[in-house]
Amino acid sequence: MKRKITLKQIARELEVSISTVSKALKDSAEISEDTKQKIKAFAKLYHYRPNNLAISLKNRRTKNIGVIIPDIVHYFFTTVFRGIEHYSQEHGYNIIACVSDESLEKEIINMEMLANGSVDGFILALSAETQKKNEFDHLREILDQGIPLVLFDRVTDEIECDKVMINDQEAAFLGVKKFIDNGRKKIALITTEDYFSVSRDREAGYRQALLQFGLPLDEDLILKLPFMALDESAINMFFSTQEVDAVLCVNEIFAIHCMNLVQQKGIKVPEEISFIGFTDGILSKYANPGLTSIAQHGFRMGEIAAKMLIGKIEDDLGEEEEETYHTEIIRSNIIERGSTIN
Amino acid sequence: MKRKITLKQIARELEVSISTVSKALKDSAEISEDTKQKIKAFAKLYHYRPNNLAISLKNRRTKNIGVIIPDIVHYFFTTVFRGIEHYSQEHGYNIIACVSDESLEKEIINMEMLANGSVDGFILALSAETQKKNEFDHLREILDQGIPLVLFDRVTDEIECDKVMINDQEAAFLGVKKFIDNGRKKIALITTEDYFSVSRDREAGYRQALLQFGLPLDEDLILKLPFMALDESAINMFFSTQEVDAVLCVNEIFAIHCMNLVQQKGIKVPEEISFIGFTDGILSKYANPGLTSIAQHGFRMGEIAAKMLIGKIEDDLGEEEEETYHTEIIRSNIIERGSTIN
DNA sequence: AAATACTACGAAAACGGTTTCGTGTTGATA
DNA sequence: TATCAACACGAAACCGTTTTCGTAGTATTT
Repeated sequence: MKRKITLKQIARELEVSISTVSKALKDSAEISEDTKQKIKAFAKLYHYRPNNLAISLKNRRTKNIGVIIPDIVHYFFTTVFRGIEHYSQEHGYNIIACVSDESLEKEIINMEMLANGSVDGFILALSAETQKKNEFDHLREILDQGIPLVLFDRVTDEIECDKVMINDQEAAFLGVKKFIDNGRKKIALITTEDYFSVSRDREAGYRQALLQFGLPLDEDLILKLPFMALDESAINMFFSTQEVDAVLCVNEIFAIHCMNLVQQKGIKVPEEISFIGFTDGILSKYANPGLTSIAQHGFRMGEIAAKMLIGKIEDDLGEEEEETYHTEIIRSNIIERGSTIN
Repeated sequence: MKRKITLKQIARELEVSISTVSKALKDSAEISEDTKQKIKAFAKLYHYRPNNLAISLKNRRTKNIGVIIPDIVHYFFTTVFRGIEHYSQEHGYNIIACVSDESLEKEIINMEMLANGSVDGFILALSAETQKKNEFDHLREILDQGIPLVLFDRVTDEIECDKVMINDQEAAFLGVKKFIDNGRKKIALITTEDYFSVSRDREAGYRQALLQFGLPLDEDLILKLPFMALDESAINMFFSTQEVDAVLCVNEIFAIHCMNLVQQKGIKVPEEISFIGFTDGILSKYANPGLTSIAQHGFRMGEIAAKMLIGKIEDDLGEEEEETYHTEIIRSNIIERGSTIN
């Protein structure tokens, strides 16, 4: 078991100084060709690699970025993660991945752990609890320390920083419009409790569409389900008391689950009830019938988030301009499948 | 924008030495109560946190572990990741997550990047290409440097290290047995090309079961699909030329896909053809009918991998015993759903 | 021959901590 | 009163780099 070799050891072995070795390996003009050759050969022979920690300490830059997501067993977040990873990788950054588990406390702990030199910046989607409690001091502190932060998908207006999201309201609007174009009249919305930024926006789009196209707004057609545990009986109750011919769901799981329950009742999809979901994950694709779904382009979202963050990180190295923040909106689009009529 | 405060700054401000500050904050008995109080109060006021990099450099331990998985948009790996993250978090370790994208080269690059001081150990599932090419020098080098490594799921006999996997062969055996118990006679296996360790083991279990229960072994009933891109026409061809009444698939996607295609032909599942898949992911659960599936207990696998790795890491700090390696087998079990007859 | 300019290298500080080993000042002991 | 511990603190080395600056030795210029 051979420990990694260091500059010091090379220096001792070759009877030169550490600085000489360091410079030689960087091909500095200060060092004679002879010496450089000797040192390089020796370094190669012993597989010398500079120690990342030492370099990070010296540069005050880690080339790591912290990604904190609420849940990783979740198609959308995973896809975004993939996009972040892809862009970062190409630009020489590593990802330290943390899962907040929808908990504010874990979100805080994770950020604090990483903020002490472990990462150069954060990419984050707010946990459910964070959004519910409207607690953002931990984010403010990070920003105060000059650590860049990019929020994606689950964002908040209370924090000024870079953000990436989709046009949720418009997307929901277009979903409802599609139902209306297909002649649907009783359009339900199945969503989470109010505290999610995305759910609020999607609900706004739903309402806007009904209003704009002159359909009555029936509050009973809006079902708000608890986010964490799917409540089957609530869903069943909803579908036996309400008469609906189309359902917009704010996420894939809700949609698939409802579609299954409805089909079990013998109701035909899409003939009697149409469904549209958000996320366009793997479930939508393989469902029976396929679920028409609003693609959130997670991969692109991740890439853009990473790009924005790395941009900020590397800008911070240059002149200290006053901060400007951007909000990038990714246009979603509807992927049509069997759960709606073409 | 206030930069993080350091020991040096506290020392200067309070007109004591750096060592005194360091000791005071660790509540060392060497420092008088008075001074300690003063320093602690000051540190608290300014939110002092030690710099992780400096500590890591000093201790030669990062409290980071590198996790390299072939693909993160994949229920099983994600679940394992979750388990790793959970255990690690509780033990004060962070995860640096890399995706090898089924590529040997990316696997190597990732490992080399992280091996230079960024992590204390690795948890890894081999990429497809790595298994195909049987190239493991990068793993040997890691181990040579004394960096602990745990392999999970996609493993190899060529490398001696800790491993975690499920009883793939037995699981496949039991799957086939279930078909046979249900009176099925023409049992197909849909698998990947040979180079995956898990696929080989599962195929072995399939063959063993047929043999043991006296069913003829028909090589034409084994369909090997390319791993990366699902080949629909090959599947269609298979089902129109072969007469089968049960199908064991080595993963969830294959199973769901085949089940859908078969159903499109108007064949009834499970009456005419039964299906069993591996992985028991989200697709199995929401498929129509639900897919009977072999649960791989990814979360537990992740926890165990992390436990083994962290154990090794922290043992290495103690006496240098000769290395012993373990292979942990997690017992899988069948989750029954509508795709098989009860 | 003296002044100057390169060349090729080393010493040392710095990044931000931890830790070992002094050491000056007390107060108690012989 | 000389000796010794205990106390409270600081200096310095160390982790592994990078980088600035200084300086011998040689080569060039005037």
